[in-house]
Formats: sequence, C-alpha cells, structure tokens
Amino acid sequence: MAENSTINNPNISGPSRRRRNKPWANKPTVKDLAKEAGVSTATVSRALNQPDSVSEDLRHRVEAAAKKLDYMPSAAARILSSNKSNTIGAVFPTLNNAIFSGSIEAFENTLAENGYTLLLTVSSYDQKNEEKHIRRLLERGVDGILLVGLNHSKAVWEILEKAACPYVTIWGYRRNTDIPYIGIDNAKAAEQIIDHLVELGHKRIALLAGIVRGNDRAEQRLRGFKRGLKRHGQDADPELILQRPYGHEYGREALDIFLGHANPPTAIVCGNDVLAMGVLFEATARGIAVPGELSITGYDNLPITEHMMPAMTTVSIPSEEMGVHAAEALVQKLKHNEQLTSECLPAPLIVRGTTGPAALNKKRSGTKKRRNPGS
Amino acid sequence: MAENSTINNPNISGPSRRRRNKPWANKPTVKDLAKEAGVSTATVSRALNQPDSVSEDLRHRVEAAAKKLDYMPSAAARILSSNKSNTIGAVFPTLNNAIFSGSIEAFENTLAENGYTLLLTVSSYDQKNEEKHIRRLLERGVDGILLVGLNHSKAVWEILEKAACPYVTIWGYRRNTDIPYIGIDNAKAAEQIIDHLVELGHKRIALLAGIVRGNDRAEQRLRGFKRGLKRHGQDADPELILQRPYGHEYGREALDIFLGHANPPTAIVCGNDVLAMGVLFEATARGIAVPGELSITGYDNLPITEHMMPAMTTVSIPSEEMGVHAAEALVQKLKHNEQLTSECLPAPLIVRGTTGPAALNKKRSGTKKRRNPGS
DNA sequence: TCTTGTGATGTAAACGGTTACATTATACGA
DNA sequence: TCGTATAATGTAACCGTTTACATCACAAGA
Repeated sequence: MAENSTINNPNISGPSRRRRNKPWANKPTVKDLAKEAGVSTATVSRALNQPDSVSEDLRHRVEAAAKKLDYMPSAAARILSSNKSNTIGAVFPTLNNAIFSGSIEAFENTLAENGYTLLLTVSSYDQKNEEKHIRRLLERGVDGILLVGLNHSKAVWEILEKAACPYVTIWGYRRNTDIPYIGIDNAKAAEQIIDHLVELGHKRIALLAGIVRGNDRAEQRLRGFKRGLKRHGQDADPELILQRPYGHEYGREALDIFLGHANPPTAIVCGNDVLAMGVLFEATARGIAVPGELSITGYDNLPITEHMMPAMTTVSIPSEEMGVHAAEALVQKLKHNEQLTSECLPAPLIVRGTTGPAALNKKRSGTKKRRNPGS
Repeated sequence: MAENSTINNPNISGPSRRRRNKPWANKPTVKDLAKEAGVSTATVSRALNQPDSVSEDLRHRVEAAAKKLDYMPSAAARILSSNKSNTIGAVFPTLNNAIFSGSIEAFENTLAENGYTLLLTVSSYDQKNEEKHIRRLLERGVDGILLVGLNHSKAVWEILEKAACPYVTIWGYRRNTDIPYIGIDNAKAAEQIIDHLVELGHKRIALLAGIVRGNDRAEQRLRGFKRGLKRHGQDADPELILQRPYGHEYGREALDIFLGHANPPTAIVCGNDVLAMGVLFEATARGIAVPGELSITGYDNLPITEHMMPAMTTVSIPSEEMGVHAAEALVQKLKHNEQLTSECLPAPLIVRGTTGPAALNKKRSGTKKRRNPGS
C-alpha cells in the first residue's frame, strides 16, 4: 500500500478518470440519437447521410429521434472525420463593384443545388490579403476554390499546389495555360470597341483604363485597345492613356485631363462602366454633347447603363453564366473527378447612345466651368 | 486453440489492427511537429497559441519545425476540440445593392483586426433561405452572427436562442426591443425628407417605396413618410404610394404611373437611390426638368449620387460605421463577455440638386414620347 | 536540509462524427 | 439440407487538435 501512495501506478488508475466538464452545453450528438433510436452510431450516421442504405423502419426511427432531440450536426467533426467539407471557398477582389455580385449569387445558387456551401471572402485587390484568405479557406478544409482572374502571386499557386485543392478561375482568359478558367476575352472585346469607334470615324481615341497592376482583366483590356488601334493603322498616343482606380470621380478627373490636351480625343474608351459614367457626368456638367461632341464606351454592362441618358455603349459580360459554369465545373470535378476544362464565353459589345459619328475636329472652346463640382 | 479459430477473442487481436489507409495525404500534424521539435503535442499547441507560456528556446524550435514542415493547422480539429472557431457568420439580403458592401468590408476588416474570420452568406431576401444559412453557420460553429434588420422569422430567433449564439443586427432600429442593433432611424430620416420638401412648398408628394414585406427598413421609411406628411397636415394619398423592388426600371415605371394621375405629384420620395435614379432617368427622357418641374429624393447616398447630373438629394447612411461598430460589439461580447448594447447612428439628409421649390401646379402636358425606352 | 510553491513540460482523454471491418440475418441455388 | 452470396447493422479506430491534470525541476523560505 505504501508504494501506491507515492508511486502512481497507471495500470491501477482505472477508467474513472473523467475529463472535460461541461455541465452547460447539452447539444445532442449522434450518440444521443443512437440511444434514442436504439441503434448504433454507425447506423445513425448512415441513416442521415445515405438513407437508402438502411431499412425504412430504422430510417424513420432515426429521423424521428433527430427531430425530437432537435439534432444539429457538427460540421467540424464531420470534416475532421471524413476529410470532406462540402464547402467551396471563393476570393473576390471586391464587393463594391456590382458586376461581381451576379457571379457570386449565381455561383452560390448553383453550389447550393449540388449540396455545397460557399465560403466567401474579399481580398480588396491585395495579393497578400488573398494569400491569407486562401490559406484560411484551406485550413477550414474547403473542397475547392474559386478565384477571380489568372493573375495571382506565386505563393498562391504554391499553396494551392501543395494542398492539392481543385480550383477554377473566372473573368480571366489566357491562351496557353494549364490554369482552368471560365472567362471572357477581354482583349478581343476591347478590339471590338475600337472597330466600332473607327467605323464611326474616330481618329483620336483615348483610353481610361483601370489600374493594370495585379489585375489581368484591366491589363488585357489595355492590350486589346492598343492592338485594335494598331490594326487600324493608328498608334496609341501615350498622352491619351490613363490608369485610374474604378471610381466615378476618376472618370470626371480623366475627362478634365484629356480635354486639357492640345488635341483632345473625340472618343474615350473606359475600363469599366463606373469610369465611363464619371466621364459622362463630367461631360454633361460641362455641356459637352454626348455622343455629338464626344463618344464614350464602358465595360461590364451594369444594369444602370441601359437606363441612363444617354444609355451607355458597353461590353456585356456573362457574369451569372460564369458563376454557374464555374460552380458546375467544380462540382463535376469533385463528384466525378472530371477534368477541369477551360472556357471562353462571348462578351458582345452593346451599342447604345453614348457612341456616334466622330465630331468635326474643330478646336474645342476650352474648359467651361463645371456646373456640379461634387459635394 | 480450437476456440480461437471460431470465436474471435478481442483481447488477443492485439494492437496490429490498423485503420484508415491514406498513403496519399501527408500533411504534417501537431504530432509531426512535436517529433521534429522533440517535444510533446501539448507543448506544440501551447507554443503556437500562447507563445508566452513556453520557454523562448522551445518556442523557436517549434516555430522552426512549423516552417520546415510547412505546417497548416486543421480548423476542424481546432473547433471540435476547443469549441471555439474564431469565426463570425453574417447573412446579408443581397450583394447587388452596393450599399451593403461598405458594411461588409468594414465588418470584415474590423473582425480581422481582432483575429476573427468572416463567413459571409446571402439570403436573397428570402426568410427560408436565411434560416437555412443561419443553421449552416451554427453547424460550422461560428462564435457569433450578424444579421441585417430586425425583421426575421420566428424560426430564426428560436434557432439563435437554442444555440445560445451571440448576435447583433445592423441597419435596423426599434424603440423597445431586447434585440441588439446597430442601426439608423429610417422613419426619422423619411420625416426629414418630408420636412425638406414641405419647406420647399411641395403639396403633392409621392412615395416610391421598396417592397415592405419582410424588410423592416423599407417599412419604416414608409411609416416615416406617412407620419411626416401627417405632421404637416397633409394626408398620404394612396394613389401616390407605390411599392416596387429595387431596380432602375421600376423607378422609370413608377414615374410613368404617377404622371398618369389627374393630379400628379411635384415631388417623389424614393425608397432608395436606385429607384430614385430610375425616376430621374425617366424624367430626363421625357424632358421633365429636375428639380424645376419635379423634385426627387433618394436614400442610401450611393457614391454615384453625388456625381450624377443633377446630383441626388438623398439620405446618407453610415454603412461602414455600422459594420465597424457591429464587429466591435461582437468582439467585446466574445472576448470579455460584455453586454451587447444597441445604438442608433445619425443618418443625415444630404440636400443636392434634385430637390427644389415646388413647381406651379399647372396641368402637365401629358406624357411625351420616351426618348430612350431601354434596350 | 527539508518542505513547499512555481513554472515548464508531458500524458492522454475528449471533442463528435465517419467508416473499415466484423458480425449477423436472410435469401437463394444446388 | 447445406453452403454461399447479399444486405443490414454493430464495433471501435481514427481524424487533428486542445487542455485538465500529472509530473518534474528548481528556487525560495523555514
């Protein structure tokens, strides 16, 4: 006996060593369901997840027990045990741009139809941020990932590679790449805009691009712009190319800058609709007729662009379609391990009221005073 | 021996009974780190989560091991074991309305600063959907939840109650309620609009509200509209009240309807900026001067409203501020178990260019042909 | 010198499910 | 009648962490 008091013999300590005292929480577990229904935990799990694999009577008993106890499964336990989360993660650059919301909601709906849940995060156009978010998504055990565009930091690719996590990208397009994408040919759309404007007789065409760095969509639009001009024998005048963040105020500012040039443009191609609206508002404020004196084009076909006065000529982007296709591709990959194939969707130019024949190249009368300088 | 061949004695089966063959996956675990660093798993866990509680040398060893093996923790295991996820769930009605994105990003950033992750979902203004999302969030073990508005299905309150999960609401406001909110007084803002219009001499004021059902913000704006009119001795003419979904096209349609009346309004109060823009566009299309012949007010102060021509008179909503405060409140509750207190933030009226003195009440010349009937 | 307190570290149970494998019951063909 | 394939159910290991408690080394006080 004396030995026992000094040396604690583990073989004797017995099964009475209880841990984890939680008198508060009392959520029913599979074990409770099993007891209630008079079956084993394995059967409960099967009855809930593969109802066809158990007898009808038993399934009813388990379902009744689940309802009675108000059972709520623990996703954490399920993920840990099965190594599947039925969850897809997504990283979008922003939510401020209405154009993404269509993709997101379509993506989410399609996932939901297939029994998957969306984990949505926002990178704020910051690659460090994106990397962090992707890491967190993987820690949470997402089964797949959705990214926007093909331009991501090396670290991102490495993480995805190492985690062996399936992913697709939307909005981007690149000819020779192994990265799966569901995208649009941004450059080609920009060329179409140029074709349209040249056809209308424009010879001084400016570009108000988004910030190109880290944004392959913006970059490709810029490239398409240049290529389109070249194809028509026009050279892109560096003075007529500007990069600005997507914001109405920058559209207004850009028009001011362009009009300050000795030989101002007769048409302004904008990197997206927000910039284009800014240009249009500023033109209206200055009494510049659109499209009489100035043509403007946008990009994205936001709902508002069809209603404004004049309605905006812009590029229609299959936002929802990309979301749906991306979700379907991921689901196919996960459920049937099908190859992820890339796809380039059409992005047609919608000609509306902001583009018209080039104005005669008379010298503009200068900068009228703004009527509405903003608040 | 004969017995052994027929009856499987579990005491004899021995430790050699292996399970789970996964030759593929090879992600390092805490156990691997422990082996690499020559310490126990408990120490590894402490070194990673409470660095101050272990010796410096040991912490370095563990960190080195983590880096060397490229360790990535399993959120599922952590949640299961610790019953904490460091995650907050949020259900927003939509992402299409740009006004929410400010709240979301501010909320997310504030959470991130405090070590929490956001799980974002979208209900599409559907209560069943919302219920489903909340259930999923709880299954995932979120530590807290953010909801929009105070109007939610009974089932939602029951679930939250049963799960004992802390939550806050934003955008909503109600005088006597135990539900914690960080909101704005939508009704009061509507009354301010009425004050402004009445002061300008308007006597026929119409309301183009959002869909009130299931949206307490829209409902309160409607209530404030009526109360404001009553306070000025005017009765709300049922003919001058319309409910429409938030979309530019409905704004245009509404103006058409209002102008069809024998005694059309001289001012139209809109439930949000999108509707207001629709009205403005349609007015422009018909050649109706704003604010000369018609005054229009919006609600939300979207970035675009300050730039349009004329700039929109609207209500400024502290979107980001609500997100920040809500996040801080939840964090305080979770970290220090502080009481969740409600808060009503100011939502000032921003008077701009779409409101002016009431037009003389001459009979309008009817409905000019639209110049821009949409695409 | 002998407690005794303190801080660092180790041991192993527990979290709540899933699922490989064992077992049992049932149907079927020879 | 018996062996065997098949379907339904049970047993318990396992997923990767956290953490209550045990242990140990060491310093300080008696």
